[in-house]
Amino acid sequence: MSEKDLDTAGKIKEAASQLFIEKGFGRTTTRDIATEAGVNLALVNYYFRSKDELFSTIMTETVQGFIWQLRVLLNDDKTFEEKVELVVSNYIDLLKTRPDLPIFMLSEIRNHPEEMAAKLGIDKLMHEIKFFQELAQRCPEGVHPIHLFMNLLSMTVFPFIGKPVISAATGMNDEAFMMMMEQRRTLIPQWFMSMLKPQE
Amino acid sequence: MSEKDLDTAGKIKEAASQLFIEKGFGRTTTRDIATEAGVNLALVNYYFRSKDELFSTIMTETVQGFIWQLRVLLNDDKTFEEKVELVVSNYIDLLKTRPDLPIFMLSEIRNHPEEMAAKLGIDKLMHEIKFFQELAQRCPEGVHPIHLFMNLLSMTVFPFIGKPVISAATGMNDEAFMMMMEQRRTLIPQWFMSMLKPQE
DNA sequence: TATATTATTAAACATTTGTTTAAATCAAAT
DNA sequence: ATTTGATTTAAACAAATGTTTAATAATATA
Repeated sequence: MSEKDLDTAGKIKEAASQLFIEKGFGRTTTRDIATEAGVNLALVNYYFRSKDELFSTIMTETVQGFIWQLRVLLNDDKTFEEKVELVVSNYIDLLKTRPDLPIFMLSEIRNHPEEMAAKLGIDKLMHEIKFFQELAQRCPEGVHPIHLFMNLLSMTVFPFIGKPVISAATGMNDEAFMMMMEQRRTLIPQWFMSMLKPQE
Repeated sequence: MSEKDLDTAGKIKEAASQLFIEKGFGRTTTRDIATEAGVNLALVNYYFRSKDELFSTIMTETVQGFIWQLRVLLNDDKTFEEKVELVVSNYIDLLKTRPDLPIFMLSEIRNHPEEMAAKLGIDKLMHEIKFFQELAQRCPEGVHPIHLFMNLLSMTVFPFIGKPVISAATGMNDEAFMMMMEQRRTLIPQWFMSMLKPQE
């Protein structure tokens, strides 16, 4: 597919990324990776010192990609409401194509806590981005803006995480699930904006 | 601790459950389990045929416990609003003591899809429980009740799942996070009820 | 008590898996 | 063309891990 124009290290990274996301770190073997990349086994350790370091590299790049994307998304010249819609729509688009991403990231962050946090530089994210300041101003009295941002992410991301359970509990098939997520594309921003209005 | 009054199979199950939840299936070894249970290695395979079967047993019991709990919680003689508060409060209590539970369940459900769904009997859950019927009646026109139930679960469970990221992004410590979740105990029901009012 | 069943143990087995080694191949520079 | 260095390969190593075995101890049964 898109393997052709990548060098060996790139092939390995792409194959490893796909496998890590699909099966998790523990269930992905170096031989899987080499085979999927169409490359000799020893090259995995030749280009990346170890399986752990390969994982760390991929994880860092993935998360940094996320943050970078969020940064540009929230700092352009749209209105507040448009930014809300953008965040929701953007993550729904992403997760429709890569539904395993959140579980992978969250569970592997738990398994490799040392790799994260510090290396990410997300600790200052809240302060740099204008969106959060706008959000803080619009928050009802006594409600910390982080609550609202949590809600926005929750309502968007969680359905993808819980999809297996939700599908089983409701009898939805994949198509029905996707239609539901399309509805949420407009519903979530409405719910979110209504949370900003003072509770009566 | 509570090991004393358990038979060997019980010790193994308790140790395995703790380790599976804490480290996931892949990173938990049968030797870990035997050691933690204070029991000979071979007994793991003696009482449960294999590591997979041990996992399957624990997983099934855990999920069935969840469903059973949800069932009794939602079918008593409380008002609708009280039930909403009960669900939120109940899961917050649970997740405060076992924050790894959702990631474990959701990621392992993904890794052992065959074990789940059919065995769980959650497919009929939506239809049996009165709460969902009440919810359906209160839903605004054109909004499927599953959306609202998703939101309720999302806003309650997701913060625990995303805690590492959220903490890193905001600089919260554990205490601050717990205080935030205490606030959500009352906030989430308010947000939820406001979603049921027709959008203007 | 004698016997049969169950439970436990130490040891070994077989496979998997991350990693390394040493030789072979290729590419570029002198 | 030769040399130098990077890249690739097949093979092997060493450790970890799920599982089994065969012997021993404990418990119930007759």
